[in-house]
Amino acid sequence: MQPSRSSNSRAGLSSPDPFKQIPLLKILGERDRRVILQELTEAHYGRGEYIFREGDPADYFHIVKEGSVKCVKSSADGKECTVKVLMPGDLFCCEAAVFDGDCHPGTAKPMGDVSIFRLSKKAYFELLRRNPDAAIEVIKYLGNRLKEVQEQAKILALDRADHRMASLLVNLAQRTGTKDPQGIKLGVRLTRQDMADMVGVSTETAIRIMARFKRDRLVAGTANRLVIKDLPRLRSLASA
Amino acid sequence: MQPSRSSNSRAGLSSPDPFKQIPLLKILGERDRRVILQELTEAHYGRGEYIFREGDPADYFHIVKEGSVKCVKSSADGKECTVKVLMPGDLFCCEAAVFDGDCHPGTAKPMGDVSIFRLSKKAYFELLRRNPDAAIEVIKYLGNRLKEVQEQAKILALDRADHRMASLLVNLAQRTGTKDPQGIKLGVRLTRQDMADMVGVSTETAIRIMARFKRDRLVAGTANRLVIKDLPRLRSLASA
DNA sequence: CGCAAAACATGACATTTGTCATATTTATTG
DNA sequence: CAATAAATATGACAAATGTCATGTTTTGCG
Repeated sequence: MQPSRSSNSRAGLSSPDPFKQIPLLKILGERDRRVILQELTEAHYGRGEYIFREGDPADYFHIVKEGSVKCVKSSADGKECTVKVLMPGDLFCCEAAVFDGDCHPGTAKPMGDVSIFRLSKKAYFELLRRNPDAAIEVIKYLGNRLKEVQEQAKILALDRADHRMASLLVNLAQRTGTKDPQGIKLGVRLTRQDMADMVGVSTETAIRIMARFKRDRLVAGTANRLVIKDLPRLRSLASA
Repeated sequence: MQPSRSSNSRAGLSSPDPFKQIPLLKILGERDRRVILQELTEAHYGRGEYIFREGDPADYFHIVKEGSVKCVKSSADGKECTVKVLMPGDLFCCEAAVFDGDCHPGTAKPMGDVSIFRLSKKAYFELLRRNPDAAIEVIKYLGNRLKEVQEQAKILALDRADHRMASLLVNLAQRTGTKDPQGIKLGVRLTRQDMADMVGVSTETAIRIMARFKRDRLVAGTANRLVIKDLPRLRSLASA
């Protein structure tokens, strides 16, 4: 999966210092930084493209630099489910990349324009072997991710559609929201269908629930500008 | 959470060589083994006890030595969900243990008699820092776990109750099953309620679905002796 | 072995959610 | 700025699942 209308480049060229923004890279010493800078490439993707697809061979370790990325999985009958929305700083394929001959268990799609750092499997592996602190950083990251998905699985297993939607909104408000005169504006474009795919309901159900939330003045707006108007009440709905 | 009717001991005493069975320990050199052996303790738990509870401070890294362990999370209204069944060799709290002052996000319950190796947070951390291969082993393990839960989340989000049940049975057959004249016997005691908690349905629904599977000769038996009679057909049901 | 508890079973009914059909509104793009 | 596609909306109905009540069978244990 090469990015089609996008430029690849040495990371150092297009971005002055990738080591500032990313926790995993921030901890590296001078020597490791020089090595990594040689190996790290940056790629750009736009809507409708794929970063990789379910089943593709996993040859690179990735880091989100800018924009957000959707990780989706699909079932035999064509339905889709969004497992995770990755934000800047998020790592992906930490794991697949260290297994020989493993394939991507899901598809990565950009949500809007994104740029991604990539590191070859080999360089990634050597980084981890030579730098225990980097490995521990990855362990921490994966541990957090694991905790997150387990929480998500719990919600999917136990909560009703409206609670799941409320949880999603609370979560996104915390992770991507910015203050706004009207409330908290979400930092990702999110259609009702996107939301539906994230909480495992039909698009119609997501629309109906959002309509109710709107009537109750918990949220406002649609995909391009989605605003949380009453976070506390959404939060209590989520955990009721 | 101390084990009540159980004995703690230096690992070396009650089990001749913990390094044989566990991938993470198998890769260690002589020196690390000696250090770890000093630090590793073994604890035993029985049904009805807790290894730890949701919210307890996470001070140890754990490895399942014998038996199986249920990781459960519960929601505000008392409903429970089983996030994972750990088997011998499984690691847990790889992650919480490296964060300062973090708490367990779920409860760990023995399913029958189990024995558990424990390593203090400090010793675990030092092991990882000194031994990059161990850290990589943990990364691999966490990566696999992450992949697993994401698959589980997908199933919870997209599949109907009977498909989810079929997936569960296929999964357990692969992971714990042993050949048997009647089919594949599961290696864990599993009531309908246990299954219900694993796939996010009510106990009655689990019972009804199992009754149907039984009529269709896909499975046989109940909790104490659950046998998979037609794995291929269950598998195709799971992914239909 | 017999008793109590746990597990399994089943029906009736309520609730939740999905599906399909059809508008209406809002974005996007040439 | 049209025109075209995407997103939002809503109703009617069907399907899936939960809930509650009650009964039977199996298991564990003194």
